[in-house]
Amino acid sequence: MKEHIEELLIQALLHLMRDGVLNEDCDIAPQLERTRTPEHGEFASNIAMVLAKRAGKPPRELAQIIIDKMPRSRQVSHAEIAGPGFINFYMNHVALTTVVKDILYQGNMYGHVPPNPKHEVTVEFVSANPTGPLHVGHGRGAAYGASLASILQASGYPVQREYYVNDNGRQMDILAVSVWLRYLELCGERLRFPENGYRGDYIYNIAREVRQETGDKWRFKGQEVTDGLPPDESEGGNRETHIDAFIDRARELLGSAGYQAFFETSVDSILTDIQKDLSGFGVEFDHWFSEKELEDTGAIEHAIERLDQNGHLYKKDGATWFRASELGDEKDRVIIRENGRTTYFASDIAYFLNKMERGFEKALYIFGADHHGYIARLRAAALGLGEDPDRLEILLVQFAVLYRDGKKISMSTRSGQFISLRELREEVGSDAARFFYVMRSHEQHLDFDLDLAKSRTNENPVYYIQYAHARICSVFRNLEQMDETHNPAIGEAALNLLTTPNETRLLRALSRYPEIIESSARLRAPHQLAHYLQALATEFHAYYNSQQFLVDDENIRNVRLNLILATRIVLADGLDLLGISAPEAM
RNA sequence: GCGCCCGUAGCUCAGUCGGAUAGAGCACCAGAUUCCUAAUCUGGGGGUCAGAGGUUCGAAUCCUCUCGGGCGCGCCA
Repeated sequence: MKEHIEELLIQALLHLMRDGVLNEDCDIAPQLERTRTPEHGEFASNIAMVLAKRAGKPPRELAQIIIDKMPRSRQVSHAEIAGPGFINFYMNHVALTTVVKDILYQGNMYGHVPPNPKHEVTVEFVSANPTGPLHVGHGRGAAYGASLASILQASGYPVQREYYVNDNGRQMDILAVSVWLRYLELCGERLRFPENGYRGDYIYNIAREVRQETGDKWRFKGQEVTDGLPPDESEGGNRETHIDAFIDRARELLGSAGYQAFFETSVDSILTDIQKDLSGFGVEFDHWFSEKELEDTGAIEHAIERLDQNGHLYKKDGATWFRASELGDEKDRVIIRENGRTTYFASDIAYFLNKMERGFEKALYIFGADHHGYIARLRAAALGLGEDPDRLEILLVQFAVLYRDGKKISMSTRSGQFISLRELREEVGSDAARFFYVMRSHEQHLDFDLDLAKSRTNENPVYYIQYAHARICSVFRNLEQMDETHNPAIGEAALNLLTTPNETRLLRALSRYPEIIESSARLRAPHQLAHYLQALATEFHAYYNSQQFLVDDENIRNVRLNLILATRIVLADGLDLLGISAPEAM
């Protein structure tokens, strides 16, 4: 409907250009928006005010000329000039009711745009290090990323959902050693646990797993393990050098086979766990991209070579540096360390290049707000590689803070004292969690009220929306019990009977759905969809209370059923895009 | 110190490309069910859009400064 009016405006503007009222080079796209109040019609355009100066005419006068030159449309009843020069468009009743026909015909494809392979994008999100279970901080990134991916897909952008697995770094070594130490403990050895190691019960679980498979095969005497290690922090040493020495000792004693066993079991176990967690949260990935693989396939070398060829590398203090400061970053970055190992950033660069080489139109990254330093860094990398930096898009998700009984729940990750995503799901349910995570703009800090999310009352917006859906289903169940059936054809023929104010409002809300999907995708803003669904549910509940659907008059009954069925389709589709279920009964 | 983000009703937040009288939920007050689920609906009060200047037909939105809050500035991952 909106597109139709935009087209009318363009036609009028082209006409004015031919007549010489406007310059040929006038490339202004018509600005059309929904009005805030029906008194101003359905849509309003400020085009006359924008172009008034160039046309050398007062806005209102120009507006009149535009209206005169506009092709006639069966959908528009009339256009009016208002205020300083707005053009307000009033729609015909037919145009408004057509939406019901469209929805019933298109089903859950209503408002969607067919996928265009040229616009394929990759969305990378969560990508938490596999060193422990996901916590509630990851939940927001997961919910946001998954919803955004679905919305982009609905908007015509095919999406690859990717999880970047950091399975190659020192943190993974620390994890493996932590498991080994717990394993030794289970074998009966008494050892001091390094301060930098991973605590948390899941480490014991993995250790138990290893022990079940291999028994005491990797047991060593406590003395043998710790003798000669540099002191830990609390013993007057340094926790980093202590844990590094620990890692070396583990490699030495276990040999590559043994070390590998701990390393791989740990990563596999945690990744499986993460995967299960996300799956239970309705979040699925198309691609689990391994950092290790990046190294094994020579992708890192390849990327470094490319930077070198483009003249962005230099050596200093035995390390290889990337001249990022010349490409907009605040400082130069090390790519290859003095010890010959590549940095984490080198992997990032290689991964980005890999995404470009796979032919994605864009690579979207969803990071926590603490990663904002990455924007300049990765952008510099894109430039250095000779890639178009606009194909790189980083979206920052602000932190979520949990509240219970009106009090903030503090968290600290290292100590193992955090609320896991699983606990959250068990406490409030997947649906409520998904909705609460995306109901606010991603660039806004989020206060997550656990009590509200749990409440099964009118305070909880999730149930409000789901209830609207369930109510519609219930109406159709009642229809069956009355031994009646819904005849959509009769309803379609009677669309002119949808005339009450509540019906008009509901129709209007339904007709906005395609615009909402488009705008949520373009602005990377799933929260707009969440708000829309609340508004749609509001219109439905108001309608429900104002009119009886199951009436004797066959025409009225069927047309109303058409309308609420259309509402049901949109509610279900919108909830689906947000990863929330649409229950048939509550 | 430098950089990024944020500040809108009592609370939590929307507000799209700068548009018309700044909106919603919760909370508060007053009402609605012989009928499709009351997890619902109807009505009401509540604002110096942090503050000050600027840009213009027009600013919550753009620019500058001040104040307040969050985060980041490793040869860590």
